[in-house]
Amino acid sequence: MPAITLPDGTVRRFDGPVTGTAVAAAIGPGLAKAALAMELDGALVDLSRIIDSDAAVRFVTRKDEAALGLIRHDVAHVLAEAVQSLHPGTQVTIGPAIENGFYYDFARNAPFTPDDFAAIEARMREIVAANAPFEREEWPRDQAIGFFEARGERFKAELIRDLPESETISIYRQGDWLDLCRGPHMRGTGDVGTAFKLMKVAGAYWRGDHRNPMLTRIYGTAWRDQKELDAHLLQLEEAEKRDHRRIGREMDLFHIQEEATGSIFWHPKGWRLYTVLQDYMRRMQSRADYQEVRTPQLVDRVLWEQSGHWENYREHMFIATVEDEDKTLALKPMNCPCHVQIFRHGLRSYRELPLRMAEFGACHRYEPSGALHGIMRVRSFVQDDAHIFCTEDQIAPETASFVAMLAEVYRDLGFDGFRVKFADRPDNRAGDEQSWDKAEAALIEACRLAGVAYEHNPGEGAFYGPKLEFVLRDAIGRDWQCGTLQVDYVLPDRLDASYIGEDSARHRPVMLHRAILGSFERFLGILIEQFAGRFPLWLAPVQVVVASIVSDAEPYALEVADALKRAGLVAHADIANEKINAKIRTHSLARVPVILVVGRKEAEARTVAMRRLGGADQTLLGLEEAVAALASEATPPDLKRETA
RNA sequence: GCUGUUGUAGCUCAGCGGUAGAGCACUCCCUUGGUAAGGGAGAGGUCCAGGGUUCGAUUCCCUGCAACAGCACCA
Repeated sequence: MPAITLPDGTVRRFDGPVTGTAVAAAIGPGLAKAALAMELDGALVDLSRIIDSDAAVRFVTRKDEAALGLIRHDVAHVLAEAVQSLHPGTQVTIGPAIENGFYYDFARNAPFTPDDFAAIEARMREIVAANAPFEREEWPRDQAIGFFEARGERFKAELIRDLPESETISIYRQGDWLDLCRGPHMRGTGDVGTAFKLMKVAGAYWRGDHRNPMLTRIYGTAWRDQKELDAHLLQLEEAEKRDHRRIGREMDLFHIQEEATGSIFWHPKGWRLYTVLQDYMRRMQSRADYQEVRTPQLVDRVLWEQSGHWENYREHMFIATVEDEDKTLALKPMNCPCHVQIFRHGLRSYRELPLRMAEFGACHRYEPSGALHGIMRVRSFVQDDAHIFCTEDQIAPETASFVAMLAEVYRDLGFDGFRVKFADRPDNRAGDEQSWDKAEAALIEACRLAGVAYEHNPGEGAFYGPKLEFVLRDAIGRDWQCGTLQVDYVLPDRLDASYIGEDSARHRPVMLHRAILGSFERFLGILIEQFAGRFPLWLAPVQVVVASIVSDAEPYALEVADALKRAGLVAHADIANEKINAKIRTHSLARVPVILVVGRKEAEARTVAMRRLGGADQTLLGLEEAVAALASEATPPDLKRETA
């Protein structure tokens, strides 16, 4: 006599075991028609599932967010059937729902190309139109393995073989086609609807392991209705418009060329952006009592052997030799070993701790060619890197003040908030359990002190210590891990760093590795995409253009630009032989935040007509007034705070 | 690094087995025009590199390099 509790609290009793379908029908014909699946005591299951004891049930309809996952999973099955019917001999593997869509990995001699999409999609639509019911069956393990092996589906067979003994082997049929699947599924292929689209093909390793064979993966996107699909496609276009590589070209910020792959040629405008950001970070760090240093680019392998890099990270390092000397040098991939050299130069006292050492030093890492991506993933970069040498007791307060600075920086740079992940001891680690206990406890305590809520990221710490990861969300909802703080007991030991304590004995300092932006290159890429190139005035590579309307106003335009430059702004006059319409268009497309238009009237009255990027209206201001207002607006946020 | 796709003017892209085209940008001329393209003329290319097939290759084939997408990687 199952009693079924619905979300609104009502309870319905049934005489015997019932299916979800029957329950929905009992509630009403509308629901019976709309229900796609149900949540049975919180777990998403098929409507055909039999309920034989008291339970809480919630029906999932198309309006429900949960329907997205079901649709995407079902459409993956439809894709697999379509592919196998069009391309016999193709083996199926796995096909999950993912963010925004789904994919299916196939094993096949020749990979698919986008040219195959039209035919596959057409077949998929036929399968959806046929609306074959999804039927769940449970098979004995051996039967399932035998069945798939007999069909030449060796990947599926392997999958089943590796399922734990306790797992029920379930098979879902849709018409003549079937697949191993955990479920749940909707009622039939028709529930998929028509709002799906195949997007791209790619290679993907079997089970995500690069030692395994490469499969051919088809990605698709799927939504509840056409409107959602269209919105998603539009969103993709938006993201493409924000692509920092495209904006970098359009705004003439930087370029990359074949002779220096993975390194950036920064053009004047891009470099101005870079230095403004770096100067800002330098001031922030200086206020927080960091000391800036500079250490060598090329360092003998001996030091890398001591630090452990030679052993662990050699394949990522650029090695340099010279003909006349029998030495092997390496371009530094990180600053930390060099910072320890400065720390250990002379005797250190506990009175000097915490000692905060910062460096904007270029690091080089040999990244795999396939990983390179614009200025976001490069082989030569500069971090806002610093190492804090401190005692164990100082870990918590140092962390707290670091998080406070980080929050301020992110806010200044236009990000609303960030998330923190706490990555604790990995399986493969150095140091004893006691140190780990202490380090993790200190970090947790630090988060408490700073009032920072964190998510747990188990086993993802660095091999030498736990770390906090700081994740930004950008204007179009993408997450970027930028900041990091790592507690390190290993490097001070390997490189023999010590200080004299109050007890006049030698002690090992703890080292905190920390960065807020990560690398300037990557962060600038993020900033470009965050603002879509429309930077706030203080960051804009060109802040003001003075556009003249007639040649009579040219001297005045030059004068205005000059006044702006004297006030510290990046400004220039556009006195080209063009109509004002063309000038407005040119500089708007170049994303110049402010255009000052000057014609005869302005020259006579010594005023300017100020036009903001994206706005259609203008404000008439006196010259002095405009210069003062713009100079004030262009002041970096940290300096504004100082004068406020 | 792996799989696939791509590589033609500064940019975006057409094109083709018979030694190359457009739009924008650029230069010059006309025009002095009031808030997102005024008009005209001109200049500009080792068609990624190297090999092969061919009477002839930018075009077809192979190799390399690079970019792009995804996977793997991101200490």
